[in-house]
Amino acid sequence: MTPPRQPHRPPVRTGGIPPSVAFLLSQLGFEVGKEMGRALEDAVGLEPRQFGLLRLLADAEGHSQRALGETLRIPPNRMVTLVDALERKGLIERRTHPEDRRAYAVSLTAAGSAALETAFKAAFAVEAEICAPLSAEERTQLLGLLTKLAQAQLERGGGVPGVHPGMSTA
Amino acid sequence: MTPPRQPHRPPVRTGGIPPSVAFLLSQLGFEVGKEMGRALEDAVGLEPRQFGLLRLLADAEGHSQRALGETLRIPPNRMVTLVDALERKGLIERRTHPEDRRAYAVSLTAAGSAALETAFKAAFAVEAEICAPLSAEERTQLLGLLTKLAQAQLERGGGVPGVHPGMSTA
DNA sequence: TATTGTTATACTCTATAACTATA
DNA sequence: TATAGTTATAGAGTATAACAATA
Repeated sequence: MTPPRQPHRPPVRTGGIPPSVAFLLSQLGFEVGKEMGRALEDAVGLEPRQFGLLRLLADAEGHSQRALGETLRIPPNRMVTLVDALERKGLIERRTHPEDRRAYAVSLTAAGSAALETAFKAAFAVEAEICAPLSAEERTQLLGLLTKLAQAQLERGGGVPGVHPGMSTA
Repeated sequence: MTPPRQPHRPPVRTGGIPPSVAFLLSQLGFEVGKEMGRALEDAVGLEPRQFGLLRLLADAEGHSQRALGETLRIPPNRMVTLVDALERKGLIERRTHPEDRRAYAVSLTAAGSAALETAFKAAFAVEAEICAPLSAEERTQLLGLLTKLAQAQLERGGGVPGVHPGMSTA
């Protein structure tokens, strides 16, 4: 008889891929994004998109849902549930729009500003953890190189400055 | 009467975010991943995950679906539809497993190898486009820094070498 | 009894298209 | 007639649990 069977072992990647900036960027970006999402969830119970809207509101108060959604590349129907959730948490509020009674003027509450501050701290902690393997010089170098790539991406018409592309469909 | 109304204008991001490696990585990684996906789709009609499985098969032939899925972090039920799709395209085949009649030995076909080669060319083209804004030295620098971060990520137990984390849930 | 592949089901997320009230 | 917000419906993608064949 044959000896007791063990489950099929997974094949080991020999790693026969030539070093690629594109692959590493995509791979690392995905991991970092997940880690950031976990940190925000743990620290303030915010989803990445909720964090994104709060960040935008800190810069631009009193705009309509449509205007906000246009910047974030989020369609109107999804803006409803997004604003609903944050309003239910008491972090933002729908006030009457001064010039248009169809629209809401969306703005941060005091609790929302506080939550945003806490969220930023959590984000900085992730930033520090991510960059831990790098020296200060290396981090500055990397920051410069990534900024250059992001700049080129923008000039090709890819995305909105400071807005994560995953806001639109993630 | 009031003058004709124009739609609410979207707020402009002032960009008040401190420069962050984590944010830039996540943002750029997302964009690059999308671009890579489009390129593969256009060149060979492959989804990113299909490309990932073909790449793995090029390194490790004749393994069971479960073993492959374990490496790629793809659960068995999704492996079925993934293998189905590629088999329907004629790029891989399910052969009888030499030691286990429950399992299939999954392997590349000649057409699969050809498709993989074409896909790699498309990927290299994206790599070149992404890195266009950088000098040769800068690209080497960036490659080194990203590799360092990826290495640290691996040592923290995050992921499988050479396997994109988006394979598991994307 | 455990494992390979498969299928069925429910659940989440998203996109499309309507609908209301205002302009 | 067009816009802001909302709702309803259907579709894609995923996870969970069961299933038949084989070990």
